[in-house]
Amino acid sequence: MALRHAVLAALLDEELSGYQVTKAFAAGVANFWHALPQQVYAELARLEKEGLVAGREVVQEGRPNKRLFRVTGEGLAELEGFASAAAKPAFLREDLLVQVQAADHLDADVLIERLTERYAFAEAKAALFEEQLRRMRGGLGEAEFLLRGARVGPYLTCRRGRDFERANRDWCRDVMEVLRARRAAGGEV
Amino acid sequence: MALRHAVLAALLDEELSGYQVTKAFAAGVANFWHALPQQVYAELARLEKEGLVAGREVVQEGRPNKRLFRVTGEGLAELEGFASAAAKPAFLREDLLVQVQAADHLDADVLIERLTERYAFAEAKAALFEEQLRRMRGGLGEAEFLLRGARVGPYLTCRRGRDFERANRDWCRDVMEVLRARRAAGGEV
DNA sequence: TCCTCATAGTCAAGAAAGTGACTAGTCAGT
DNA sequence: ACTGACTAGTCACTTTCTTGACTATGAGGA
Repeated sequence: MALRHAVLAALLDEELSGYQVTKAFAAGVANFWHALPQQVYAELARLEKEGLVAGREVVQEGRPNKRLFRVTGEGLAELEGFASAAAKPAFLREDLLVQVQAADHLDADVLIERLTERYAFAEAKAALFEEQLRRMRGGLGEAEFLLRGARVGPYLTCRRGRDFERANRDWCRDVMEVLRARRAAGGEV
Repeated sequence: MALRHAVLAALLDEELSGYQVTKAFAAGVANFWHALPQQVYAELARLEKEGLVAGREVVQEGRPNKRLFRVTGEGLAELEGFASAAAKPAFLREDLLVQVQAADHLDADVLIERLTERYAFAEAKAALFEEQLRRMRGGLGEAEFLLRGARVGPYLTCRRGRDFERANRDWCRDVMEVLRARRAAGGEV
């Protein structure tokens, strides 16, 4: 009961095809969730069967036809119900954290490789989010946009995504620094 | 192939019973993963069958006997293999993010309730992590501990947990501020 | 004495998420 | 003429996670 609400939330502001939702959930853009095409299509089918979204066929020339989905009244009610119940807090579940947890028993060079990769990934993702935020703000300053802009929801979640990746990046940097310093100090002994 | 490595990492520094691992993975202490008892016991059974951990029966008086597990050579090799492969980066997967994503279509008061709850939770969890960090440092200053302390791995992951919850707390605070300001500004119009 | 909490663990079943492979058409380049 | 990338979507299968039980024993408090 989680992806379903994420899909509903994604469809709130615009009518999208399954493929577009898929895109939104894939690599770059997913600021608050992630899912593969198969999962998205399956969820959309279920949501349509339950009447929470409505699809309409759009005939296209030069490319396959598509089905655009929008959220129904029941769909919105479902989201309201979801928001009125306590959200269960998430925890960090990163492979890299497990690897660093075992740092004292593993080769530092190998870990530094992993941290370097993650650092670059976080940096790239943060930049991507930043770019998205800029687009959403349009010409407005951030304070102005947050006060009077239409649709601040996606903006606020995107900002969380950016800050999350920045924090990941900084953590990777700090951990690498510690590992290097300890190696140097170990050499002293 | 993820919980198994988390369990292995947890057993690296000390011999623990399934129950103790369970505790470590439950609510408070899990700085890098979370799992229910059933999963932990199932994983331990699998790990033992594959020879990655070794268990020994400890007869106790006044309470049920227990089995203490330690990581074998193969277990450590498995972890090394795990660390040498690229870690897949995690993304945020919080119900609350989905709820805020839909903020423009939902009742602000309801959302503020959720945010208040999450704020308190994050604050409490961050304090818990902070306390754990203090204990791990012992008498040493942080810089000194990071350079010369034994077992910095758990310390570094715990620090990530603390910073994650602090970021969650700050984000909740900011989002609430935005929602309140917009409501006030909406009243103006 | 009863109640609850902590220790120590297990079973069964289901929902949710992830993996791999596959169809089928269009367009831009080489 | 061929290759690769993009649009649009589907089938089958597996792993992982979660829910909800249930068994024991002992200690401490009302």
